Amino acid sequence: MVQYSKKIQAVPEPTIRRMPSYLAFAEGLLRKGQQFVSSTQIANYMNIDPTQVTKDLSYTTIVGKTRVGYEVKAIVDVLSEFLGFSVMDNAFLVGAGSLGSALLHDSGLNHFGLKIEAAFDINPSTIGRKINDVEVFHIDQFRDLAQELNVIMGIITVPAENAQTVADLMVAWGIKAIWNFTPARIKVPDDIIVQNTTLYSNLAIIFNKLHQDKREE
Amino acid sequence: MVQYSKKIQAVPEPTIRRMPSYLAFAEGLLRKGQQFVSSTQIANYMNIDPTQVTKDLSYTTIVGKTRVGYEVKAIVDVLSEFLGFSVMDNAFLVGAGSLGSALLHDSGLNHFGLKIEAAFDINPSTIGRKINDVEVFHIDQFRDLAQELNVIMGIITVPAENAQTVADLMVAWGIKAIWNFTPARIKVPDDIIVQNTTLYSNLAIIFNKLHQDKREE
DNA sequence: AATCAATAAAGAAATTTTTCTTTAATAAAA
DNA sequence: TTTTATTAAAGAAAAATTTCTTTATTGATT
Repeated sequence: MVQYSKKIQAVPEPTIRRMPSYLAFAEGLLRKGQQFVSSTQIANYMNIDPTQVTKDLSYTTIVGKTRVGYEVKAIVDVLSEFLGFSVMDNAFLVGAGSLGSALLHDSGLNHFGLKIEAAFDINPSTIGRKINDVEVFHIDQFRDLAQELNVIMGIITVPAENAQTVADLMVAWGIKAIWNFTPARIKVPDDIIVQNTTLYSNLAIIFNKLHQDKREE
Repeated sequence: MVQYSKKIQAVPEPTIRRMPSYLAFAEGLLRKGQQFVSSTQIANYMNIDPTQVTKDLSYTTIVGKTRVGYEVKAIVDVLSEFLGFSVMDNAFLVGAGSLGSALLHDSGLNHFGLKIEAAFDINPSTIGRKINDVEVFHIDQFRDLAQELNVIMGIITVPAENAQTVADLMVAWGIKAIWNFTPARIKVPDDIIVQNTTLYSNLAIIFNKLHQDKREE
């Protein structure tokens, strides 16, 4: 009887997951000067069924032309807009270790609408330093800076055992969404959006397929 | 009529994806000395339905006891084994930039059965250096080293535009699985396992939920 | 100009995944 | 000792997602 996740979701999550790849592909074609692209081409690139592509794109305002395909520029424009990549959202990152640094260096996040305004840590040797032009502050300065900047997302890249503490802090100063890179699951109020991104799930999938192959041999 | 992905898969992929979290949770309980855990507890931690947990665990040899739950130690042992985390597989990493470094620093990969034996790059300033005890070689030394070491997985952390080149190289010296961290989709023979891990899909999901919230207000 | 082939789109069907329901077991409480 | 409440397990039902089928359109070919 209890609802574990409110799914008043018009667009299926698998669709949302595929869309950034469509976008990246279309951006590449645009650079190469290709004007139109068919669902077959996209599907071939993605290794999926062509009707999947048309279904996915049908959730947007993009319309294709029979015998021609979709306008590449339209895909780029509409999809960026649709995915929320064309407005810049501000984020704070907590945990300026190796993974945190990697995210700070990733220009793709900027390109896709996420600006990391500041980073936080408790390690004195990193505090005060700049990583790819983003300053690292002590975690205690968190609250004050959050007031100044319009930050809606918190990124957690601390060790798993500190994830909940950081999450609580983020919730306390009114963050709307949390991107959790630790394997730990965090408890937050219902209205806070949490996205868990854990590498080990991907590793498990690879191993599963590898062993499946072994079984078949 | 064409098969886009052979799914002779007994265990659903969503299940495989959740399992590493069950494992991590159980490991935590084990450290705390808890002997049994119920599906309700696990479900509560994961924010999912309890029957989902029992279904997932039913794919393994783990059996629970009514009114008691599952033995924590059994979950840890069986799940590690089941997910392929208890045998060490060797990997090469190509692209020792910030993301590559982050992976090299991640002890979790070691813990979950993946040993990165060597890293490769073309940047002269990183070649010869050691990142967390893993040596960085020039990409040309790839083939020779692959002969020596029993490496079955290749990890791609180069810029997207070089992904295909690296993938081709990996296929050429007989890698079985490729873990692709670039947004680019790579073309490889059917028998090679490819796992794409792209951050931007997660970003898209967060943005989608954020905007959905806005729509509801 | 007529035919052919490639394509988008819409809807139906199939498949997969999740959630619900029932049953049986058993620890804890009365 | 009996009752109650909690739990795993199995199967049914529901929901979500993917794939298949049909139709209509239109550029390219003959």
